[in-house]
Amino acid sequence: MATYRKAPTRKDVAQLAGVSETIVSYVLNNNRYVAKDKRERVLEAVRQLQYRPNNIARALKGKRTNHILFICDNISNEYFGRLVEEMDRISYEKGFLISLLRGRNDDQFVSQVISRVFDGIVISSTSFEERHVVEIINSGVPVVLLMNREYDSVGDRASKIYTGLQNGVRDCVTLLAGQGRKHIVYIDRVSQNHRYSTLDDWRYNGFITQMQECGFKVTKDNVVVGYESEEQLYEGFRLRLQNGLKVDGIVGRNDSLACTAMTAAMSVGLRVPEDVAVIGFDNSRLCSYISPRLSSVELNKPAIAAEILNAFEHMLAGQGPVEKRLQAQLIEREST
Amino acid sequence: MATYRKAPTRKDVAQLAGVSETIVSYVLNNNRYVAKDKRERVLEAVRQLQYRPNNIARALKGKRTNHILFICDNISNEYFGRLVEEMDRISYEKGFLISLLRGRNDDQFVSQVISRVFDGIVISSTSFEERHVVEIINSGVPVVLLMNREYDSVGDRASKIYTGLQNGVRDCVTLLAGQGRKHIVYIDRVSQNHRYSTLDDWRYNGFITQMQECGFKVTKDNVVVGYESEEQLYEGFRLRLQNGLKVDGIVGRNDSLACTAMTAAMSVGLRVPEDVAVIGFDNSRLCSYISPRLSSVELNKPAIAAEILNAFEHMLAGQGPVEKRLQAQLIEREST
DNA sequence: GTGAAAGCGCTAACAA
DNA sequence: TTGTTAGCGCTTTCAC
Repeated sequence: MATYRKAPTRKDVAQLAGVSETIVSYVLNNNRYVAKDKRERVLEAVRQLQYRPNNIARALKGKRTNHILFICDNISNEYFGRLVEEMDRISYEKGFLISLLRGRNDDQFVSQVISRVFDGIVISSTSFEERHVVEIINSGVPVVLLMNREYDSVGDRASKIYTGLQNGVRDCVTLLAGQGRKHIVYIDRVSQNHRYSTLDDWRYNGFITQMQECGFKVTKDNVVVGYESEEQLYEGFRLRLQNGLKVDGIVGRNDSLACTAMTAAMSVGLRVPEDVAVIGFDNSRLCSYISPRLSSVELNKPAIAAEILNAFEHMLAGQGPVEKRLQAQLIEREST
Repeated sequence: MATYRKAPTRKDVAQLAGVSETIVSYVLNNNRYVAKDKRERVLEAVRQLQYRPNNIARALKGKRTNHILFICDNISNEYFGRLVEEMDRISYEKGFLISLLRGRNDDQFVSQVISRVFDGIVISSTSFEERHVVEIINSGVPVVLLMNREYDSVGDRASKIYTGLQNGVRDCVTLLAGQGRKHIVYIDRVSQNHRYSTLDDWRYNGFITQMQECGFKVTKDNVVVGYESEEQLYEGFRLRLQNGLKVDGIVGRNDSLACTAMTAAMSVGLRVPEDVAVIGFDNSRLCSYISPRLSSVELNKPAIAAEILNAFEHMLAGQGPVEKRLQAQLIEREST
């Protein structure tokens, strides 16, 4: 518990109110009729002692914790914050707390998360290993997966929400191709431990697929990958452009990467959107601040949030996991 | 508990290993000598069942939860994400989980947070009411306050960390004044429920104080306040500029607000930094993306993170709260 | 070396 | 209407 001083318990309340502990429970949970005077004495004692029922003890008895955990790769990414905000907006009145946690790729992390006991866990991660996801599911906690990528062995043991990444990235390629762009590149994520996208990643996969459908041959030159940081990406991409890499369209895995690539392109004299068009993902505040303002794929955060919570409701009611497919929307601004 | 399926308990492990439950505890906590063969059988059973001790039950017995909660106003703010990342980096190996939660200004929120039982709670909020802070402290959980503002009634019952806001904002004013700027404005926060800064807010306070020290008379015109959203701020500030408000220096409460104000200023033909210089707070990624690149006050996130964790260590060891004052650093870029 | 048993704060079935 | 009691999963004392 690690409380620093002793918190009052139900016993203290019962004593002060001169009733049995059960009565206190009944009053607080409001699930039994209790004589009016006793009820009032209990409530008064609660007030006086500033008593709050210990959620952890209730959870031990099989009740809800009212706490949902959102695990992501990058907690300082605006997108996750906004999504959690949406979830919070919807579920707060129902009494839920939703907290955001950065995922770690090891067993200690998994153990900690499982053993802390949440009502539900949402996982939106590209780098979190599938075996860890499975371990969490196996622990019995309801899991909602944001399908940034495909999983082999999860099956229908978790809810799955497709956020629209796939149609989003396809729309990007289609738009650029429709403008007659011939040298479209995809900016993959930066990663300090060299975990780059594979074909089970929906953005990457969608890009490759749609490029081919639009009649392009996809080569190494169409995927900008391998950098450890955005600074490295900036320098590296810049160098490649200077060395003659032809690019007239850029699709960034997120807005930040798109911006970095755009900045690099402009720094070697390319005009946006005349020489090169740029599109990001997430439609973050950044898009409107920079110049030229960035076109971006907007994932429908309110819908995603609602579907996540809906999935948990289903699962907590014992109705099993759900699967849902949402659409993303390309928002055009000055960069295309 | 709301587990969706039944998680294995210590009892299951004991049965499978053919030992008593106590032995399982001894092995897992590593606090008693256990015969080698039994120890091995236990570990094997743990592996087989994928058993994870229930942290919540341990917490009930007075042990740590290994979970620290960070409460902020705005979870999609890059600053908090980065700060929590820093904390995570330092404390992860010690076994701590740090999750980020948006604060709500009501009693239900306070109750939820208290009753969920954390080892420590960090509060960095400008709008979270002091009485709620006090309630949390009263519950007995160790609290670390990031002193964005002053509190009247907390005293030394919580650790306090001054992040450098005050010297930061003073440095801004000094710099602008030193450039001969005469019409410096402070961009206060936007708020949907009209909770704007008062003099107990260190940024606001520091601005007013330093303006006066620099010999300026501070009027309504020096504080841009009262907007509900950044869009409103943009339109409102723009209008005021068009209507003749004189501004040659802008200090934004954070980078985002500074950017919005800067964009508004540029949209009415003001040149940055020639006609108007702009400084933000937080030194976020945004600063380097926009043009002109934004000068900003960098709070020393690694130091803040370290001090927060250090404070918890103190408090958890029963050594009482600590107080620490850190310095912020003004980073100059193209906007000044 | 090991295990029985008490108890953390709470819920709810059961009895009165 | 109320109280007694068992038990959630765990730690730890105490006795063997």
